[in-house]
Amino acid sequence: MGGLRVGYACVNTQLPSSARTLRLANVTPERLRKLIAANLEALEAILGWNERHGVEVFRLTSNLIPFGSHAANELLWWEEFARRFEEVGGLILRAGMRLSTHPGQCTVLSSSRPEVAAAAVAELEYHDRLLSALGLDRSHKIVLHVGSGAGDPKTAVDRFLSGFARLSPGAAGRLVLENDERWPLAPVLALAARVRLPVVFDVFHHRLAASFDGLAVRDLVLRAGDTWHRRDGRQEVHFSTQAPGKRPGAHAETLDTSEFTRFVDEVYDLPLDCVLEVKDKERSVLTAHELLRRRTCA
DNA sequence: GGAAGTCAAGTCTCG
DNA sequence: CGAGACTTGACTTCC
Repeated sequence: MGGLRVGYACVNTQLPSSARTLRLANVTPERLRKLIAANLEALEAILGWNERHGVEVFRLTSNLIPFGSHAANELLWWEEFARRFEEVGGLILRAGMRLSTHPGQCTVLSSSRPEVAAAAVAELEYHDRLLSALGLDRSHKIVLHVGSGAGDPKTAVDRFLSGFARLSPGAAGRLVLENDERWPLAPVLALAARVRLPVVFDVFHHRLAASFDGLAVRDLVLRAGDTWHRRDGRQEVHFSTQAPGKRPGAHAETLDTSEFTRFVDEVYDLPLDCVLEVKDKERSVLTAHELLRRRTCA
């Protein structure tokens, strides 16, 4: 069955944060335990809201486990909280939700600095452990940018490949690459083909750094779609628009319904999981749902 | 209580 | 050369 599913990233503006953390200087096992428990509680509430509102696509915050890939966190949190993870994961599976994560800008697998690449490997392993603790299979993805060195693509690709080779099968099996302003879709597809990774097409980043001149958005989505296989689950795409008056690349406050309608007109029949990257989060998802509902009726 | 400053990490752009 | 920006602010200090 085709059809577009729309979701959002990390934060529900009406509910408590699932990304509470503390300062490195203040880390103790007890404080970490308290925050992990609180973050899982908050995540469960957000997922409950999503379930009640028919939102099936969601991005987990990287900060669910404070210092999840840092030596300062010595907890075996995936064991200590195994029951809670199972409960929350059960909700996700019951509701047919699709989760992904998106490590931050400090996760640079292609860095020329060995310690940075090593930290990136650790971060990706943490994300895999998190999704696995929830009982989610490899269709629940970790979405990563290629990283540094777009000016010198050849060596950057080599560094990326050697970083990728250091990942566990679990983390490698979840990895997905996303085009951005430095790495347009064409070079990302070329790199992804070498390691057989799926590719997330980000419409906004594509507008800022276009490749494949002349191809319609639908064609680009289809090209990215060729990289997704059955075991990877539904193809993920990202949608956002330029914040008016802000620097190029700044994400808009809310969904631009006319641009989104144009996007939907091109891809509504494809089986896509679309993450909206807008500041008002779940509210724009409801707007998108309404828009899609009317479209179906019309 | 509220405002301002600071926080694990990288990299690039702009002023 | 420092600040700001990036998928997501949240914590701590100071008044």
